[in-house]
Amino acid sequence: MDTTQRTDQERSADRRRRELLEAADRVVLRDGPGASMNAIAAEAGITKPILYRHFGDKGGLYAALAKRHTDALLDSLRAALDAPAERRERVEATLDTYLAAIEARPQVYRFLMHPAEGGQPGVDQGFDVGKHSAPLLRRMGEELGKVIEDRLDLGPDSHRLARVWGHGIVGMMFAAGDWWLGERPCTRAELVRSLADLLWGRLAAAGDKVGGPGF
Amino acid sequence: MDTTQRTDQERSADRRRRELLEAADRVVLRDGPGASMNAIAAEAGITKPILYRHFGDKGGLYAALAKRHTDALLDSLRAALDAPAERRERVEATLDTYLAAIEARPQVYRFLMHPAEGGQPGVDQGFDVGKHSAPLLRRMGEELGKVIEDRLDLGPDSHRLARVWGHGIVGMMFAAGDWWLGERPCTRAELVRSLADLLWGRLAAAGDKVGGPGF
DNA sequence: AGACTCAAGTTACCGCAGGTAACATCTTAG
DNA sequence: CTAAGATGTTACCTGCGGTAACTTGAGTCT
Repeated sequence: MDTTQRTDQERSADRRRRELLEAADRVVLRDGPGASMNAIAAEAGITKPILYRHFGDKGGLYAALAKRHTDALLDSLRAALDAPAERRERVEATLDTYLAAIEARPQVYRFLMHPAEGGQPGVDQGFDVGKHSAPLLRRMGEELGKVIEDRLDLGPDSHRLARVWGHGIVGMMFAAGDWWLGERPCTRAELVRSLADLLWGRLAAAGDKVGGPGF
Repeated sequence: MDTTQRTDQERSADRRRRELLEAADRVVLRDGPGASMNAIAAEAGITKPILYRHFGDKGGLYAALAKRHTDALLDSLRAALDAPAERRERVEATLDTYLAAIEARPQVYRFLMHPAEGGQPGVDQGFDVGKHSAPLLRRMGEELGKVIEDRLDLGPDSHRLARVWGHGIVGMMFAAGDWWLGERPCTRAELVRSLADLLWGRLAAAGDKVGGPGF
């Protein structure tokens, strides 16, 4: 039948696509995000035009690659967010999950968030970057905002508050995590605790230092 | 004398450098961060090699350009942070200063934070990105961390706490600002208030919504 | 069987970017 | 007057993303 035939072709194409993505993944993780289309094609054992037939352009390949990792990370975060526990525990679990993920696979993290760092000197970095590094942050922010709005009673402005907080908290997690990953100034648990303390209002509650007007 | 001669030459070189930077600024603000070295050279009325003699490579030009804007923004923020007022007022003033800055000059903002978005389709984006978008965030985080440590009494772990909070708060401001700038879901004042509320512990204080276990 | 279709795959090329070498020119010191 | 050294130029290299045009090979119709 026509349908079975088409299905066969589609399956074959899908498998191929997955193989290509895995090859691309290997190259990107090895060479950094500046990996060239030629390098990826070579790793996959084929040549450039095929990549272009499958993914359109470099951005398409990047997007497909990023989507896989982003989805995986979001799944982990959702799990932590949905665990049955007290609010503070959940927040800490979510923070820890995120930090554990970026700690475990910094190459993937750098690819998603800082897509133009690796690569040889003198060679133009590539990958259309930026346009795709935001999406992960945005998606995380949106997800968290929804969860907050669903579960918390925030009064009349709850919609706005929840969304702002979602993006804000995600940004906090991101920037602190990025800094921590680079400098490793403390343990993961300490970082989690410090951030949760911040969210729990310790900034407002802290006393002024003697002699100054206080922050 | 040798010294006066050198000084004269150095002054001339510095002036030239400033002129080139201003030309580069114009181009980047007009064409987006994908501006090519050729375009910048043309705008400055000269040719490429001169740019390379002055800035080494594209990254050098980018860095010089970014430093100017970054320093300017940091000065504004320091002013808001140092104003004589209560803590909450200062926090709100700082948030508002940042948001006002990115609102007033989104082109500059996008150049600093998402340096590879503009540019024609089909053309490889440029500017070595990423490596330089972090610095602004990092610098802001460090500055804020110092201020917090200087002024707040945070007990034994004050050093770590202050630094974590510095980076975390900056990240919150950044992500929320980025999202807000893109979607404009509310007024600036509302955003400032919502973020300050978050920092003031309203997340911990909020009640659970009826029917659920609460975030 | 033999012509037909359609996807996978190739080579060879284009345009354009970043970056450099080699040559010209003008100013200034000795 | 000459030598140095910065300023500027043209012309070129490399490597990238992306595409056109051709070849191959598996399966389909008659």
